[in-house]
Amino acid sequence: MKEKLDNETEKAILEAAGKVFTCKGFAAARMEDIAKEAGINRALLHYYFRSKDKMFDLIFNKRVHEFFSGLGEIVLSEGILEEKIRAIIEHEITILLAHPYLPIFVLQELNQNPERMLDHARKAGAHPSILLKKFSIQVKEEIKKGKIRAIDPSQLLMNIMSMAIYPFIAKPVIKTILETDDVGFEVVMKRREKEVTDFILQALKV
Amino acid sequence: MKEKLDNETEKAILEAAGKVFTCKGFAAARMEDIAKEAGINRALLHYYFRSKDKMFDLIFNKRVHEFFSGLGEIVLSEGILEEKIRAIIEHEITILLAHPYLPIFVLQELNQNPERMLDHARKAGAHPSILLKKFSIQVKEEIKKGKIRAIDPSQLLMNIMSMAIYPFIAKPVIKTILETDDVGFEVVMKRREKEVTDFILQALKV
DNA sequence: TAATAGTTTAACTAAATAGTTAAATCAATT
DNA sequence: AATTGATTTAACTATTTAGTTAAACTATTA
Repeated sequence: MKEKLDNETEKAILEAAGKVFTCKGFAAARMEDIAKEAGINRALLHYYFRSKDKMFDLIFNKRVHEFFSGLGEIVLSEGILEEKIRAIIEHEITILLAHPYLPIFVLQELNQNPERMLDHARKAGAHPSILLKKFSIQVKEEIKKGKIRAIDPSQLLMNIMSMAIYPFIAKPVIKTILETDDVGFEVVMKRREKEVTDFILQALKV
Repeated sequence: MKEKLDNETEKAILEAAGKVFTCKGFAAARMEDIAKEAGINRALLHYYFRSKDKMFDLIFNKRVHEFFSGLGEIVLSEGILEEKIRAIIEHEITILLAHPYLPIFVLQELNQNPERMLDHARKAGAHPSILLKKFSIQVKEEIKKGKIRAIDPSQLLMNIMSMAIYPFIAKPVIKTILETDDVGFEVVMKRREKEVTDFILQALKV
């Protein structure tokens, strides 16, 4: 046998599939595209992974995990709200600078097939609503203590996630409006980390 | 001739095409789906509109227009910044409550085919960057006058648009986290109009 | 050297899909 | 009643695509 352990082909295929599915979405992705991207042929694709659906499931689940990962840990960790907000923004923007197609891919496929969301919620140990509850408790505490102004925690969480994630979804629009290229976009997004954090903390002042 | 003027069939087709393309995207949309949705057959579809691509172009351009419409008028209008921010949020949330699939459809297709953005920018009378410039001038004026704190106008505009639009893209996620249904989602979004406006104005205080 | 697993090639099947066409049908108009 | 345009039916074509298969080839390893 050639390489039983370091089967680099499987890795190459998965990476290629990740790229193609994530950029094009399930319907527009072609097995031929994936094969070419992996530097192999279609036959070998099916030799490793039986079908397009099976491959897509692997990739999609991985992407969902990447997209939602980290957020839970941050929310459930010890620490004051301000630090958590900083951490969420930093975490999201860092992930999305490395994987700009992540949100549009995951959210597009979730919109096509919302049951998947519930599937994923069931599979995940903690139900997503647990996170909101934990977050809400902390927000309400800080409101009661007079540390921040009164605000609906759900709306605050939506604000945080929106400002971190949306610009990556609207990237072509933003590039056009700012008259810049991919590099310029990245620069703006890096600066954005601090800008958004400041914006939120300012909005929470009593 | 049966109905030369009130050709309701053409309308039905366009409406059906709008629905199917907007919900599924170009690649996943089937001509058969559109025909069924319009209550006719595939042959008649091609009798009215030659090809899938031609139909898609019609729908896509209409959707892009709907998605971006209004924003320009608001930004270019007379009036103080605060009122414009209120107007933008109200306008976006109102449009998206009526057309929840608008942003994910337009942005997904623009990400697939970013040149379209430039095409559209060229076709539109005012280049989108004009809007940002006008907006920037007004923001800088209000900063100088001490009405709002110092902030990068691009980042502020991104914040406004993000908070208004993103929740509609992340609808399945939000429904799961909030443990609610479509009706509950709409209620939250209606409340959101005021919440987001307050949030932004608070964040802009000196 | 022989066996073996990975890989390619190339031809294939089966299904889905866009698009076309001709004939028939239907409903209103003249 | 004859005409006309809208619509359906149903059979097509051509293309794309997922998936299969058998045979040949390759490099490793036992």
